[in-house]
Amino acid sequence: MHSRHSDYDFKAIEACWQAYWEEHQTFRATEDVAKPKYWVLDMFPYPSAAGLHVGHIEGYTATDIIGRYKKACGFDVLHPMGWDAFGLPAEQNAIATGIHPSVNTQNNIDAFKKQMQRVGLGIDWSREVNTTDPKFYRWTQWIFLQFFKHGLACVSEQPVWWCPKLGTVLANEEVIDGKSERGHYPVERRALRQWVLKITKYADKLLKGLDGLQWPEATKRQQQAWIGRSEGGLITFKTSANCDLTVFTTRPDTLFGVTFIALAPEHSSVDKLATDAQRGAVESYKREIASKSDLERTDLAKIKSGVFTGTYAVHPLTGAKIPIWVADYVLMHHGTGAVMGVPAHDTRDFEFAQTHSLPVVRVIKGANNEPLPFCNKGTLTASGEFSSLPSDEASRKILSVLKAKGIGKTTVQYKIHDWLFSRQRYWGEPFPIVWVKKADYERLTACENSPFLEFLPEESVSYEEKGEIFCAVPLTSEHLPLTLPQVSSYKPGEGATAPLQNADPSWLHVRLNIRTGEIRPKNEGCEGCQMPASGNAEKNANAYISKEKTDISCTSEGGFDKGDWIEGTRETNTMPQWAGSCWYYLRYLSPNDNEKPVNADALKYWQTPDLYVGGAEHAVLHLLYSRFWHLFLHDCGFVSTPEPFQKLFHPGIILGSDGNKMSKSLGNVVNPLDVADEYGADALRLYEMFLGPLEASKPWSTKNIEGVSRFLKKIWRLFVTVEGTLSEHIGGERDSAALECLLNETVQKVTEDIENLRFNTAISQLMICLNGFQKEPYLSKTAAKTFLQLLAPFAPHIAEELWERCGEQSSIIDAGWPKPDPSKCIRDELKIIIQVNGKLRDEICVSTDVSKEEILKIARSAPRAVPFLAKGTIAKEIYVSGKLVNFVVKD
RNA sequence: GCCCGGAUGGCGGAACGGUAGACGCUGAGGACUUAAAAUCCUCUGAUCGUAAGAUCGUGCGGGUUCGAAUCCCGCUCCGGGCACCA
Repeated sequence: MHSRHSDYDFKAIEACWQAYWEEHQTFRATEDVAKPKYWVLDMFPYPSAAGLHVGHIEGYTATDIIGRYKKACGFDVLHPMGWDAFGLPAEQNAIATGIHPSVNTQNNIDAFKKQMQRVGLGIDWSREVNTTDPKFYRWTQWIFLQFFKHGLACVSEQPVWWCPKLGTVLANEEVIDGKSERGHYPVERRALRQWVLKITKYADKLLKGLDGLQWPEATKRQQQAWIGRSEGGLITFKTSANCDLTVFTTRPDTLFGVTFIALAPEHSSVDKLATDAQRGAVESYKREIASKSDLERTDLAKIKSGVFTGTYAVHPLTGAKIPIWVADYVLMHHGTGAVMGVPAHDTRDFEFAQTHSLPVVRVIKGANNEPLPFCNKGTLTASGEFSSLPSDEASRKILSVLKAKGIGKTTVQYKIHDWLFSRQRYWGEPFPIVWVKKADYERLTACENSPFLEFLPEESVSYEEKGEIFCAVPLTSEHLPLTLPQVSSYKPGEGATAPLQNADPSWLHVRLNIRTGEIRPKNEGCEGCQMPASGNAEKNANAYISKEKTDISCTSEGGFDKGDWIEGTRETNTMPQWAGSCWYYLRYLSPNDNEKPVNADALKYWQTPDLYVGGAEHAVLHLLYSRFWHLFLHDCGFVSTPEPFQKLFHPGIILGSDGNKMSKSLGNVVNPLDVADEYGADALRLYEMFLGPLEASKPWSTKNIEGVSRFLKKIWRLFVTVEGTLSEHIGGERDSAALECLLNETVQKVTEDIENLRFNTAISQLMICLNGFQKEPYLSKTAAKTFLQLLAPFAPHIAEELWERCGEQSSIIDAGWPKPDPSKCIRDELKIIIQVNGKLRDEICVSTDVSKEEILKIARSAPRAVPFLAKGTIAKEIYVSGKLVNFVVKD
């Protein structure tokens, strides 16, 4: 039984055209040099077990519309997709089930891909990338080794964020309000040896590069704030304890207002400065602070605690005695960990001085004698020879005086820290690093043609443990990819030990042949070149057993020469999830290239994405990290542009119908595939685009899908009769002038709106156009087909189907994009609005050739305006050409 | 605390300083139908009015302008970011 409703059989139509696109490779990017290129990029998803959500669809539909539109316009379009597939959920699943995370990851990827295809996204699947694929992460490791070689990847032992619940360290960017970004678990400070990437070396470039980018201003500001450049001075204070103190300040002009110095409790000079009388108090204060969590310490509401060291500093210009305190509001990781306390002109110093009864000396005057603390710039007072100078000039002069004395200099500080780059996790890229003893390292560096020199940095990366120094030896290109070994347990160990510690000892402990580059398990001689198969390895995870070329030199002439071998231990940390996403977009250009991370010819053609669409939540994580990597690759000469993403757009969040963020616990989650099953993929796409402006956060409303669903059914009925034949309604000889005008307005409006990513108003214009079609007794097939072309990027399946039913042979996307003909929209009559004192009173229709004087004359006698004109005399007449007349009437 | 962004009918939202509420949803009434669904037509910001129409109306208070949802100043509320960064 077929009801009339089923005439528009979206299920069959959508499946049919998805198969057609697949078969004809419609969305394959061809690198056709005869065409201009357009690369539209989505932030690739983490393939979670939950599948696609409506937010994914929103962004991907937007890029799909752009991609299809640009393709119709004649561009060679690249719209690729991939998987950011390393990460915690797959690992936790592995811990729970014992099944290798790759299995779970692949299942999720398969599901995601199927869902994307179900929505009809025009993606070039031949370029799919997956960060967990050794063929991909081989190059992530290779880029890491470039950082290493250039001295930008090193280890340091310093306080880092440790999350006990996750069993790993986290980057600053991953810690929000003292909790982990993923999972919201508490974090604490721990001194650990970790890998860092020296992003601070790029702070200035990252800041300046923002200027030319077409990014949302808010996102640029967020990055600016995160980089946090501040110019200031370093000022050294002599003390009575034979131990100088250097402070950082952005306000050297307030130097005469210094009434105390405050040191962070971790400051290295605290012990030296504590007098015998105060030592006990200082020690117990330090202990008290050490026991506090970072959250407690950074609580702004708390009273500013501190303790006097007993020692005084000498003011560099006045010679005054200044007490030195220890205070936990001073942060060790900013500036020098020491501040000059100027309570009159700094809120925090003021609070501290009030709490501890320290003097407050005003040295800056504002314009209006503002109360203290006064933190703005102003005019100096009580500052010796500098009095009555403005702040900026005084700062410069004071610093130059101090500089002459050798106790001051200008400097730039950044808030951004080096990027903590190692994690104690299994499901991440292994570091292509082996740790060897210092003496062995020196033998290696002395070996002139050692393959291990390929990525060797000028300065060794090393750490000390129990009196022994270990140095990092980089693997060579030949050793990549260093694949993840099998482990007996995916769980991290106690005290920041990584899951890779659980790998087979034959993987962990190795011997390197410094002459040939060969790597073998430590406990094997030449005979046993083959890596032993791990006894408990899963069959389907064999791909993850190391495939290093252990057999290169076994047969070589040199054979096994004891002098060429050094022993080492592999690095067992893995890279953070952000690593792969730092450069994945480049891999789309040549996903199968075995020589380079990205092929030079492909790069030359595609350059960088023309549009990047993804969530604003990545403003300081992914978007900063990938800019850093790209800048670095640019400096190395691998890419020709310094910035990866010229134009960026953030889609807004789709909220639940209750106005809250969609979440399982609130039960307001909408599964987009359910919607596609009930209303069709075209309706789902149209609905998400019609919700509101793409950048706005907006609530979901299932009820409103009826609207776009009706729109599609109306279109169907316009073209197709109940019997399934082409409707006579679209068989008109020629179109009315009104319809031609409407159609051209629609071409114009839809084109503009797509270019500006204003899809909601584009769709409403299509609706207006369709409503106009319905009112015509007949319209031409040409007009109807133009409408289909405009509809195609939004609702591609129905557009293709009706296009074919109109007698066309090839895909609608190959039919080009309609051009508006403004001559069709010229009207012979104008509607002029008549206002009196700015209020609408009447309107008149005049022929386009009527003069301004004529129009004003007609307007003065417009029947509904006359009573209001009669209330006084016309003081002024304003005429906006072709639009309105406004009479200013006074009593 | 600081820095952004936002606030328009019953709802989602339109509106180069120039007819506020396009388009869609909802609701009411009508047509078709034995009936329902679907579809089509009319109305749907508030108040007064039988109507014509009038008055009010874009978070609040001022201002600029012939004319303000739009620009400026001062608030309120909501959302986001940063947060002892010296």
